[in-house]
Amino acid sequence: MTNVKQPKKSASPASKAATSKEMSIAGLALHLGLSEGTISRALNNYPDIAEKTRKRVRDAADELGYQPSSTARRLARGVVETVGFVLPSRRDHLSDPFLSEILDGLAAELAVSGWDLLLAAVPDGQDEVEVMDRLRRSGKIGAFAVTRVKRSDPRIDYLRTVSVPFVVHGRTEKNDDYAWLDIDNEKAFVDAVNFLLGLGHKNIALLGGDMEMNFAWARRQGFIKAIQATGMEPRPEFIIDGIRDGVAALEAMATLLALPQRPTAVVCVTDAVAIGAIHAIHKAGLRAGHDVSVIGYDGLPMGKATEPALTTMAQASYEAGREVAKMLLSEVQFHKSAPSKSAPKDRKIPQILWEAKLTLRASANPPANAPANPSHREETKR
Amino acid sequence: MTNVKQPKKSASPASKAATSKEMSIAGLALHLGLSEGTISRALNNYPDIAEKTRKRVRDAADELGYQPSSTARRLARGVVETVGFVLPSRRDHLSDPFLSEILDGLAAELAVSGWDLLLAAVPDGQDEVEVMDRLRRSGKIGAFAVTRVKRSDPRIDYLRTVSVPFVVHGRTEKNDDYAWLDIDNEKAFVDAVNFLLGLGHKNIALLGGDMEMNFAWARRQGFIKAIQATGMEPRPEFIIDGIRDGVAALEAMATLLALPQRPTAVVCVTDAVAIGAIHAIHKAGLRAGHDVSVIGYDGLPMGKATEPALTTMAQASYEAGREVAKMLLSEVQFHKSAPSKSAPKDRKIPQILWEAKLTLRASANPPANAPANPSHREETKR
DNA sequence: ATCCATTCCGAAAGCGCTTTCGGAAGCATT
DNA sequence: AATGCTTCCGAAAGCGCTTTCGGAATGGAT
Repeated sequence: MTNVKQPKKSASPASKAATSKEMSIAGLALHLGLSEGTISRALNNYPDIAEKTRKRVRDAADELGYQPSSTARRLARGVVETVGFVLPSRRDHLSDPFLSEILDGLAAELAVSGWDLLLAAVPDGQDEVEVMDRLRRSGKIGAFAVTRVKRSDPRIDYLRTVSVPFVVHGRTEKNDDYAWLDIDNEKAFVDAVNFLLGLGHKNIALLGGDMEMNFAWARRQGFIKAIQATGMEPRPEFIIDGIRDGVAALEAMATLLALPQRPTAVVCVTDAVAIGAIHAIHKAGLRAGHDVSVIGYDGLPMGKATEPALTTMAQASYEAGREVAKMLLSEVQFHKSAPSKSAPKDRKIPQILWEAKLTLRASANPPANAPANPSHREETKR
Repeated sequence: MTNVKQPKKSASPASKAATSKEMSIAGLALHLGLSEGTISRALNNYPDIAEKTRKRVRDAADELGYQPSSTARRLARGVVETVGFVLPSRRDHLSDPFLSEILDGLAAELAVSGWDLLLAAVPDGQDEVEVMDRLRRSGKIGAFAVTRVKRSDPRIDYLRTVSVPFVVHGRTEKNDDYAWLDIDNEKAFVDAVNFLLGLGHKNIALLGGDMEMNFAWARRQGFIKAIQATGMEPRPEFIIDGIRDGVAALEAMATLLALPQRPTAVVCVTDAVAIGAIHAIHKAGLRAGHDVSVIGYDGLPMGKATEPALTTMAQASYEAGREVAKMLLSEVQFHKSAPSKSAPKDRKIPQILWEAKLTLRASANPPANAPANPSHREETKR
């Protein structure tokens, strides 16, 4: 007698009608007159299975629509084909188009390997790290992806202590002994400013982002560096930090325009901010790209639909997402072979630095003739 | 001797350093001198566990940081606390801010119950339904959420055949015998048009969306209905369909403006389209909200940062996501008690219809040469 | 002191798959 | 024909948790 278990009748409430007709490895084994172990090894390409048997199993498997239960597999194997991503706790962050692009790329690339992306939000009263910890211990995920990293980021501190593969898009200010893919934010803003300088601009302002964020910080550094390279110092009133969205940008830009000497160009931490700036310029009765040049960062498709179309430092977020996915997969591979801290030596940690590309459109041009402010316009105040 | 298994030494390669120090139910049992079964029942509030034992177990559990493995639980129990969401296969869809809001709300509400959101992309060569099927059979998910539904949608046809709890945001044109939450799109556009008519507009155009999408179709229906209610017929040249983003909107709006008699107002299928329209109007040297009024749909925050600020039909996408999550949870509950088709009778399928709210901002006003008095211009509060 | 109810917990059988181990055939070598 | 290898597969022990079942202990009633 062979050891083939009958697919269990639904005696326990757990196996209800829904699952009872699903083909399991036991069913397949029964069907083929083979043992479950053989089926499993055949399907997982073990070398000790005769080629003809393997084929027989495979054929039967996809004829009967057999799909191994990832749950059972995980339990037996210890890994799940799922990468976890915990959403920034600040609500509204997901509508950050940049984040969407990354996630999109991530999910797409993971999908080709049969992996999935698990999104977890942070409920009130918890922080990101707690959620990550729950996820990790629940066994739902096999790796983490993280993005939007702060200059000093507790999530990464956490990940470095536990033993889970992870890769981050962006990086912390120091301690970057982990796998990351980042854009050279500093260089991007150096390039942006240099471009503007080359156009003849002398009064360049910055609409900077949240300075806790490393990308925003780096872009600001680039801005300052490029100005200083000309032998000048950036003018403090030309730098406004902490702008996170279009609405804030509207206000900040208005402030800039109300300055006794207003800037002839402004570089913005993101496209969303840049678009807000453009609207503010219109609102002030000026023309963006003429009276004030605007440069954004991100390369969002939306930038093509503004008037004037937005000149921007484009980063390939979607592709970055895909690349991160690939890195993730290879990290997982590595972790599997190197149990924990055993072989931390001879291996270069994968770290990739991409560059943003200056994308010329209509919103940045040489300064108009009159750099001085055509005396006071009050309508910027409200 | 008690039946407490020793937490297994990492003999098999599956349990590597990473997991070996994790507290399992076996460890807890050992620690407390109780059986695994007792621990489990205590933690899951079985009535046959003494209150003091329960407390003892609970305390030990969270002192030792015990977190049941969701994988093992799923295997034993037959459900996973994860809802699946397959991303629209068209790339770029995730950057649809509406989608992001929904997902954000979904994830947030699920999180409070310890559930997570599994995002799956559709790899080339597969379609949505195939991916859903893989997900379902892999046992990774316990329910589905779907959105952006078409007038006739194969995903929903699929879900109606298999026995997995699901709820959809939006609905198909017919066969709506499933749980859904939708916004009354038709009414929203009736309202929008009526508002414009009340302002004195006679020449109102529509920038419509993808007519395969039910929401776009319904909005168009509302538009037409409202015009017809005045005894007139909508002018064909005033209706442009198939606009999916700001870029397309730019062009379409330009076409509208080039008409011998151009519209004095345009209602747009989404805010993104509306914003494109505003830019097109500027580009043509006209003033949005003056020469041409614009109304959008969505109520995106971004609409506050445009010039002029966007009048729009606001739908509470984030809240909708949360509501869908709640419905999902209760669907799961129901499915658990009613194995499959057994009790399809006495139960009203949860179906919720919300309304979009007209949000007044600056982009819609009486037509330039008309005397009608501008109504109140404050934003509606929710 | 005896008997019946309760109360509370341990034992054990899964859930569906993976992986190690050993052994039965099959084949070639002496 | 006996021995030694290979090749290929079955057996079985998990992975960590849930849930049914039965029985020991407890308490109350007679």
